[in-house]
Amino acid sequence: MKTHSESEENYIKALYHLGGGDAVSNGALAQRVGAKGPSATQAVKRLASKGLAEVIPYKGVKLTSEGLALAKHILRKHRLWETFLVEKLGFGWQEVHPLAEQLEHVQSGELVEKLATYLGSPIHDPHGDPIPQADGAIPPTMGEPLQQFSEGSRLRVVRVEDAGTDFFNQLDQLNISLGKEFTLISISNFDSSIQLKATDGSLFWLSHSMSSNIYAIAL
Amino acid sequence: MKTHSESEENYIKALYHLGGGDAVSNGALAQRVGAKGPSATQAVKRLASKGLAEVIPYKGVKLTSEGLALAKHILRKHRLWETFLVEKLGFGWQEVHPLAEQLEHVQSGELVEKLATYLGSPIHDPHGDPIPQADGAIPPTMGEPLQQFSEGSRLRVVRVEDAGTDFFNQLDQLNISLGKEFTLISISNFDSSIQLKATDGSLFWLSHSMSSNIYAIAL
DNA sequence: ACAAAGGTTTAGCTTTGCCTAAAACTATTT
DNA sequence: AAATAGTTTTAGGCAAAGCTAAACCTTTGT
Repeated sequence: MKTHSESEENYIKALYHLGGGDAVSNGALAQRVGAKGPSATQAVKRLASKGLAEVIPYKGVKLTSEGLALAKHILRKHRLWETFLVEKLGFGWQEVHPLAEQLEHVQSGELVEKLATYLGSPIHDPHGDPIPQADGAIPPTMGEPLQQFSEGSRLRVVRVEDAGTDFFNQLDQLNISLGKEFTLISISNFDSSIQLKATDGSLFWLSHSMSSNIYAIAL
Repeated sequence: MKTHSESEENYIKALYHLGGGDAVSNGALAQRVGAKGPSATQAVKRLASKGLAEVIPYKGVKLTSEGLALAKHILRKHRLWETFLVEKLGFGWQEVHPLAEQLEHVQSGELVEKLATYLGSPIHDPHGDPIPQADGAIPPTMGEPLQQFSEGSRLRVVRVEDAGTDFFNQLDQLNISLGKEFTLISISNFDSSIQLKATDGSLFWLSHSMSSNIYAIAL
């Protein structure tokens, strides 16, 4: 198995995140990896020369099928490590992303699969995101944003977007976690904020920016 | 906590392995990290400029107390990860070294300590080597090479040197592992090879090169 | 004591990967 | 259709970390 630098892997991840298999603009890519435009231009050239991406100058970049497979494999590692950190080591879900970013670069197919087995071959990570499987299959993405539900719905939180530490801290303060159930009381016509009722009867409001990152299923 | 490149960490590890707190020659260092002389010269300058090592040109390099603390911390991570890989994921003891070399570079004090706790705060790794503790203390190194025992001794294998894959494979073939007990039957005057008897009564010979990498305690 | 041998350092080159500034292209607006 | 605004690429630097070749110490042998 060819080996790739961490930088390359980060660009691959970003490309996958932004476009899946579709084309991505240079600017968006640069922003996502936290670099400037020219660095991204250079990086995608390196990827293209390794057959991982296709570039059309001034138009955009997209992953090749090989690049796509690599992206999924990295994402698999990332989410398995996050699962390990939360389930086995007792980390909070807001803390694990930066650690998984380091762990995902460890190269060893055997390690990934042994880790998966050890964790019970999970298909969703601690944020509810699907974990790509060894064969590249991606389990279904669960839930709909809270906005999609009608007033009075009973629902269960099944997934949250990884929207940064502050977002997670706020979730924790509100005592919202995966599996929790709520009743959607109302949705404001003015600012789209949402009022929920917890099973203990407590009522609270979520801003649109909060609720749009929280996904649930109807009960 | 300051952060260090992987290359720097590798030089720190090598310095610790070769000299502990004492001076090491440039050549030995270069060989240990798998680089050429000039690369090592350059590297130790970088370390010196960060206060991790002291260099006396043409004489040698040694770790500062700060460098020594870092070395122990890296070794702690390395041996904890090895323990995890063997105890939890079911890897064989011959496979874990290269994986731990990657994992040991993950930066997170919290991760190390949570991992240690998860593993039951072990003080020896799967090869029987002492795991430096969080405060820098190093548990005692166990055992004596088999040669040190007299004929007829009952003994228990407590540590093996990390002498490469072939060595470990041979150990596995002979069914020798940590904790196993044997009786030392005889030591050849000719080539120092050693005859052991296992608890199942089977008898076998170990070459000097094998037995000098195997450490035991008397029962 | 001096010269050869051996190990160490300097000098200068390569690659990766990031940067800023300038040039080039695309797209939009009048 | 042309000018302008915005994005992307090229050009040229910089730092880390490796290399080879050449210069420089140290040590050792006669």
